[in-house]
Amino acid sequence: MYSQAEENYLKTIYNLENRYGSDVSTNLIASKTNTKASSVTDMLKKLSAKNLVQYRKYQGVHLTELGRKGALKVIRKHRLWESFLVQKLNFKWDEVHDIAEQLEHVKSEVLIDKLDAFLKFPKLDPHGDPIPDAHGRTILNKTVVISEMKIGSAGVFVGVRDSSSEFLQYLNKKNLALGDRIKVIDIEPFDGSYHIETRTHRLVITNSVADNLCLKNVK
Amino acid sequence: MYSQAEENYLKTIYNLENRYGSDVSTNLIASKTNTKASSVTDMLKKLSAKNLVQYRKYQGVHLTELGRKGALKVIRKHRLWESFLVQKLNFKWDEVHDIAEQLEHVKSEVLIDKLDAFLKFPKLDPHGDPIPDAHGRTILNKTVVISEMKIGSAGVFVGVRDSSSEFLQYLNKKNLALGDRIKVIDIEPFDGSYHIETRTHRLVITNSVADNLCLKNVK
DNA sequence: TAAATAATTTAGATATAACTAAAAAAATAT
DNA sequence: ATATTTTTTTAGTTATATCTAAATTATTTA
Repeated sequence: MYSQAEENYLKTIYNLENRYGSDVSTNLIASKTNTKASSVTDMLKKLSAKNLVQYRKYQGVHLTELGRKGALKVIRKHRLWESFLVQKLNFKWDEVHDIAEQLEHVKSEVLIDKLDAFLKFPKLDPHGDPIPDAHGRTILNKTVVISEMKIGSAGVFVGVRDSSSEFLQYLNKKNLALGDRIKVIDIEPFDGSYHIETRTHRLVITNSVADNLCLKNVK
Repeated sequence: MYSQAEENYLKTIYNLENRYGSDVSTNLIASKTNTKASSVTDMLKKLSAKNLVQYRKYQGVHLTELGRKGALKVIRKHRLWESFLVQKLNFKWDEVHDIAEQLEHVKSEVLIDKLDAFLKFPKLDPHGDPIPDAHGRTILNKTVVISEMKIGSAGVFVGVRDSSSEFLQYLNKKNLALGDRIKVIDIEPFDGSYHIETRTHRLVITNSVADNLCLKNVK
């Protein structure tokens, strides 16, 4: 089995590969994990020795098949625990991330499969992210982030890229919730901010917020 | 907050104080935690510096009020998670100990209080141990272990002192379950073994087994 | 293309929580 | 009361995962 630190790196590298393409840089990992680049280098060597990543000095890393499987197991656990916390314990979607970060490291295959069954095999977590099944498979969940949309296009808000409580509380404050229909009204060329509209209100969001809102059925 | 290692020591010292009286010895802690006496000494110094235990060289330790509170929190978490695993996820009573040992270290007061509510504030865990409430209070649970009973006396089997899967699987094999009425038929003076009887069968148990079965309403 | 800048790695240090082996203190036996 | 045994502590070591500072490699700019 892998240590907590190793599991966290696997998960982080998996997510960064998906977002920025493979061959993830040392600095990118360091910034996402709030550590220093030198610490990341140390860990990459260790993961490489265990055949979890392909690592070449100064060239970044990507997960091996073994590493991908390990990452998917951690992500499965994280998302199932988040689902449990919201569905069964009545937590809000902005309260579960940090607790799930701890629960995801509990070691027991049976536990997570029983939890999955208890929750009736959910396909998506409270933030709209697909939950890998026991074989690591997820449903297709093709979404477009607002920052990739054109003026006049619209879609249904179905997921976030950042599920930190800070970001989710910002969305709560702005009255944006999963399921809302969102339309791009205008894009400000000067600062890249987006004017968007829901059924109930209009607002302006920065590019970095637009980067983190995932929409479905965009037309 | 306390580290996992610190929490484990608090829990162990609490349990040993209850079983063998206060001022727990270094060696006793070492044997219960599968560590070496020298490691225990190191940790006792650390706990002492944090005011969690009263420690005098060569004289053993006991918990301070702060330490007792910490221990009760860990025990509360352990027992609530065990209850969750059995009641909600359909684990058997002999399968939950090791998983709960991990879950008990998840840090979140809200989580454990919500879990408590979800389980409808259980008073006893699957092994018959009382669950401390949010204030550290437990119900009175006066029991007698078989090794303290006289020939001819009987009672209801309501708890175990050892909740390791090994011991519980032994009980399963011998068809002994919580709720059974058990009567002491004879005590063998030679080896201290007990001849006991339930409604359905008779059997012989060693003194060390008799030491771990807790009975209620013993007459 | 050489210089400047940025990214990455190496070297050496720190904290935690374990360990072994040896020394010291306490308990037991003669 | 002294010797022996047992228990406990000290001293020094190890592994994990982090850090800072310095060195090295890669990238960008002039």
